[in-house]
Amino acid sequence: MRVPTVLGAKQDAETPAANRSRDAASTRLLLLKAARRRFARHGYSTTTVRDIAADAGVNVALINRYFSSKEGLFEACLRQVGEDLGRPAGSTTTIEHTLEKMLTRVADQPSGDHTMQLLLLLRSSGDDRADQIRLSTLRSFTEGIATSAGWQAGSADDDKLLLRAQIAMATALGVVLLRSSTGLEPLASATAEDLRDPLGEVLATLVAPTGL
Amino acid sequence: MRVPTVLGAKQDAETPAANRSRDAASTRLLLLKAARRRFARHGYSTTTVRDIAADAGVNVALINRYFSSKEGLFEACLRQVGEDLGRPAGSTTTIEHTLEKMLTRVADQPSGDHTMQLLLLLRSSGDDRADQIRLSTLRSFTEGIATSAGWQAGSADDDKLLLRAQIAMATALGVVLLRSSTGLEPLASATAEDLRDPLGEVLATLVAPTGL
DNA sequence: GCTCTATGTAAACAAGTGCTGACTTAGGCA
DNA sequence: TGCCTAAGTCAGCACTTGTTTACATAGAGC
Repeated sequence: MRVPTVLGAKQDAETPAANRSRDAASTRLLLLKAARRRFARHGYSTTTVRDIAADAGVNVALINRYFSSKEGLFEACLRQVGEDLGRPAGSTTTIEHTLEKMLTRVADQPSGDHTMQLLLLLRSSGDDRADQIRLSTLRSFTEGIATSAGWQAGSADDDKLLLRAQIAMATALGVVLLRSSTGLEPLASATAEDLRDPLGEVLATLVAPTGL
Repeated sequence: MRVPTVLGAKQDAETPAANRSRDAASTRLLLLKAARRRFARHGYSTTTVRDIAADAGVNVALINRYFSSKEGLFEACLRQVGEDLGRPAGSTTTIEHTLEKMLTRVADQPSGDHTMQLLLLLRSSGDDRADQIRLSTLRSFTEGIATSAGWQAGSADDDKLLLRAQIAMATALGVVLLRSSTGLEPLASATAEDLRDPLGEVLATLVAPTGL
């Protein structure tokens, strides 16, 4: 009674290639998803292409077919994250809205997709091009925060505000990393509610315009 | 005119085994130092034992002789960091003193020893025992922060204070990681002075008793 | 039904990995 | 001086890694 898989259908990582019949786009997505999890959780060099392929329920050689190399797959993951995170920049959003979005992302469950995205920004393959993508993603994201806090690129001493936005980003990333990769309690299993107050205070202290 | 190396003499990592003649303790230290840098900067699986040995100016096989395995060397690094960081716990220190110490550590130059120590706490080899050491180091360190802020283990809802101390730790680690492993400016080349104000505010917001 | 191409499979290769065992050598000591 | 042990060296093994190459096959178009 299995219907043929449609393109882009949700596939649980646990039951990978259950019903999938020679659909290139679909296997590409399976690989991307599995790779993002592995890379985010264990880093680039720790994860093997065989691991990723197994998670995706797909033959190893297809990684090279669809992404040229392990490196290419990593870059693709990074680009995807960049697209997902790059959106909310722009001065039209209020600082409250921006911080709220950061809060929900950080407070996501440690194995959730948002967590994986943020973690990936901390992983490096050593390759220059990948590092470039990561850097520009981080830059545009932190500039988005700063902008919504009143920052204008170029204005000399407002570099301080950009610096503060980057420290806010560092806090977010640090919390996510500590939550997911060490079992440090109570942080590791703190709920979104638990985190809201302290994290909110920190972010407000850093970049809320009244706080300056 | 070279004098024989005394035990524990400082050895620049750039000129490793210049004058050193069959001194086991000294080569052990050379290996530890080189390993800590490599592991902290590039992670466990990225660094090879041959890299470490080369940095230390020492034969590869000596790693296994002195530390049993690559894993053993990693654990030794972790233990060393635990000893160095474990000291300043205790309720005798004031919160100001504790935060001051954190500040100077985080604001250390991105290639400095303090930075390496903190970075190492974010690296994992996947081995359970190593992870245990890392976790207990993080735990004791964050408990030290919380304690100097008035926390008493066990008191029920003061878990909030411990959580705040752990978020403070996350901030510190996040800043260090972002500074050293991405070239994100202006954070990457911010001076200690640049960082003092914003970081100080964040830490105070989190764990300064008056801030509650 | 037949064919032809996109998709997937299987096996193997070259390079690099951690680690080991047999060897050499420096340097203290009788 | 001449051992003798600790310290260091060297070559290679067993294994994993990313990648490639040759092959199998599903499924659309005729």
